[in-house]
Amino acid sequence: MEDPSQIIQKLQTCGLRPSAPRKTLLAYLMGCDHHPTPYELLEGLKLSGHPISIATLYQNLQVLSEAGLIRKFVDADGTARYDANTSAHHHLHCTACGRILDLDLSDELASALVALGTTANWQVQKIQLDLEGLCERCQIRLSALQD
Amino acid sequence: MEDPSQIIQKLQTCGLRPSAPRKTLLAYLMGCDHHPTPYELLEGLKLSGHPISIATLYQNLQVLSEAGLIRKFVDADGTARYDANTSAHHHLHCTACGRILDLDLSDELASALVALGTTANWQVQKIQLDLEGLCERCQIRLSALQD
DNA sequence: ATCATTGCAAACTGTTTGCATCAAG
DNA sequence: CTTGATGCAAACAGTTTGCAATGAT
Repeated sequence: MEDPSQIIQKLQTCGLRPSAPRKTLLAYLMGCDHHPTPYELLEGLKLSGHPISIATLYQNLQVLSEAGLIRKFVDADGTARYDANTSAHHHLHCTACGRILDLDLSDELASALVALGTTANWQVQKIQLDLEGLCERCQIRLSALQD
Repeated sequence: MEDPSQIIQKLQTCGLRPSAPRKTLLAYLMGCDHHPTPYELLEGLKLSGHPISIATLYQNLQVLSEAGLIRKFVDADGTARYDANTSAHHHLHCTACGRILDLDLSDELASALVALGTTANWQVQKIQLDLEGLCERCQIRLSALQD
């Protein structure tokens, strides 16, 4: 969990009132190593002892996204997911356990991809990359099952 | 529009009855150069003079996807889209006009991306790449507006 | 004649909105 | 005290399902 005063400051810097639900939600997301769905957030916050209403949850996911404090993306199944890491834009997605890891792209690779668009006369502004497959754990787990 | 008898054959090869709605839907999708949403399909088929019910539409989008005759994907906004091109898996997405074009990836680039996962001990099965930006038309249109 | 497919209507999931209450500045 | 945020409940969009009627083999 993050330092409470830092959370408050982050919110105020963006011109947002540090209400209880907002602080809880932002702190929770910053302490997450995965990329929870709205439903997972609702349940997680409930379990953490700081439940918030579903309307407030959705309102704040939108507000915090617009403020740039969190990021929304849609996975290959069409499920909305959120994280507090606003830098990494790519993902490793395990098709077996559903885990989604952040992934960084080298500059060379990124420009090679941008070039793909340029040759089609497109001006590429954002690369969205999703590598789907099996994480280490699931590879081991599944190969063990085959024996 | 495709040859009607070819459409029928494609369906029968997959063990699907060539009912009127199925033939219309598959032919329509094969004649599409974009990637329509279910709603766009519903409207498009209505306009083409061969309306089908929404339940039948969704049922068949699923059946045809499972048969491998069409492909479903979810765009960055979370909207479901379908196309009859089952080979290309990558897209150029214009953020201004919403147009989505298919994109092919060179083998070198593809293996460079797979390697990214490998270094993280993942076994990559599918690369999903989405380049967002401005298409040629919209670049011209928008720069003209600025004058 | 049999069995898959259609299409209506109703159900369901995920998300948004109206609005009275409440809390932060 | 003023203004923005909460949270219930109701509305909404996209999708799925139950089921009687229909159409293909």
